[in-house]
Amino acid sequence: MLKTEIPRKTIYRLSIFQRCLQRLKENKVETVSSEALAKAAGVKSTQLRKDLTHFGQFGTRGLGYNVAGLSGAIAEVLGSSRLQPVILVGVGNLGSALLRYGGFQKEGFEIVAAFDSHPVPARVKGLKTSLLNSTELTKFIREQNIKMVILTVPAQYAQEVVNELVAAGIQAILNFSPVVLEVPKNIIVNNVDLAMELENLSYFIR
Amino acid sequence: MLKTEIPRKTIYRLSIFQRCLQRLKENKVETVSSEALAKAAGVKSTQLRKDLTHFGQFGTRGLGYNVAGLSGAIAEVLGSSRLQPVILVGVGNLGSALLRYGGFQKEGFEIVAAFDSHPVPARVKGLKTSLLNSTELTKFIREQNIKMVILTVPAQYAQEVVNELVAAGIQAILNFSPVVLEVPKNIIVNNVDLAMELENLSYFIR
DNA sequence: CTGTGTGAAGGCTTTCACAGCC
DNA sequence: GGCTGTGAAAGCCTTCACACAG
Repeated sequence: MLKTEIPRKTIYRLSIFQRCLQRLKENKVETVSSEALAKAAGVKSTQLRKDLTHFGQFGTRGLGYNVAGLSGAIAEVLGSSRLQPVILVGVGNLGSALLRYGGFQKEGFEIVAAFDSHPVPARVKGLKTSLLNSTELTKFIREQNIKMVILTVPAQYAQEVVNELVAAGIQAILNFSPVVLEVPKNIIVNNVDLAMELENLSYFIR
Repeated sequence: MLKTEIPRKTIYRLSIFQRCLQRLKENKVETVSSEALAKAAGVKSTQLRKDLTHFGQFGTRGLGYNVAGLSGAIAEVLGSSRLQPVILVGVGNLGSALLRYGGFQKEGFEIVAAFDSHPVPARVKGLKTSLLNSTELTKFIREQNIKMVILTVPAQYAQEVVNELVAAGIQAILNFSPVVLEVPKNIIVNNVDLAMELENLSYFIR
C-alpha cells in the first residue's frame, strides 16, 4: 500500500469520518451505514465507500460498519492512534492562542515545547516558552525526535525558520504564516491562512 | 459571468496571487510575468493564466502583467476592494485570540462586534463582547447589514447558533467548530479545523 | 523573440450502476 | 431485502501545445 497513491482529499475526509465516528461512539451507537455516516460527514455515501476501499474492507454487507472497528482502523491509517509530540514556533497572538486552545490534545497531539525569538513573559498551561536559538532548537528536535511543527511566526521570518526546522529533521509543518514556503519534496506543509479564508468567503456574498 | 461556473479552487488561488502581488507592490515591482508570479504562488504558470481567463484579459503579450493593475482587478473580483464588516461569535480561547490577531484588518476585514453566551471580562482591542442574546444578535446583524461571521463556539452549540445566524440573514460563515454545519444552499461555509490539519499531517510522516 | 490567451488532451475525482455478500 | 465493494462512466481540473500579440 503505497501512501503516495492515495488522494490527499481522501485522507482529509478520513479525518472527517473519524470525527463523526467519535460522536457516534459517545452516543453509544454500535453500527452505522455508509449512507448515515456519509450524511453526517457531508459527503455522498459512494464516496465514503470508495475512500475506504483504498485501505481495505471494513463493513459488513447488509448491515454497515462497526463504529468502534472503523474508527480504530482509520486511526491506524492516519497514524493518530499513538500520541504525537509537536512543537510550536512563534508565540505571538496566534501562537499563544493555539497553546491555550485545547483542541489538539483531544485529538492525540501534545504540544511539548514552544519557541520564540523574544522572551515571552507568561507561561501557558505550564509550558515555558524557550528562546528561539538555532542550536537549542535543533538539539531539542533531534533529542525528542520531534516530527511536527506548528509555525506561527511573522511572515517575513517564516522561510528562514523553516530552513532551520528542516535542517533539524522536521517532517511536517502546519503553517499559519501567509507565505508560500519552499521546502524539499519529502517535507509536507499544510497551510492555514485565516485572512485568505475570509477573502474567499467574501467572493460568494452578494 | 456567472459566479457559480468558476471553480472554487480558482477563487482560492486568486487570493494567493493577491498576496504575492502585494509583496511585489511593496518591493516597487511594476511588472511581472505569469511565470514569476506563478512560481511565487507555488503553481504552474499555465494555471495562473487559465485562472485569469475566467475573468478577462489582464496581461500584455510579450511583457507580462502590471502588478498594480492585476492586483486591483483581483480585488474587484474577490469583492475585497471595499472594507467588509464581520462579527465573531464565541469568545473562548480561540475566539479571543482571533480578535487579538491583526491579520484580518490588514486584508480589508473589520471585526465590528463579538458575542458570547457568557460575559467576557476583558475587552479586546477596545471591542466589548456582547452577551449572545438571540434578539440582540439578530437586530445587530440586520441593522449593520452584517454578511459574514467568524464562528468559534464549542462544537455542541455550533448548529443552533448557526440556525439563528442564518435566520438573521448572514450569508457566509468561517467555521472553526469541528462540526459539519447544515445550512441552506445559498449560505456559504468555509471550515477551518485545526486538529484535523494536524491529523492530516501525521498521516504523511514516516 | 518573449510571454499571454486558449482549444484540446490528459489526468484525477466523483458518481453511477450493479454484482456480491449477509 | 439491505447495504457494501467496485469496475466503468462522467465530470472536473490541470497541463500541453501553439496561435497570436507586442
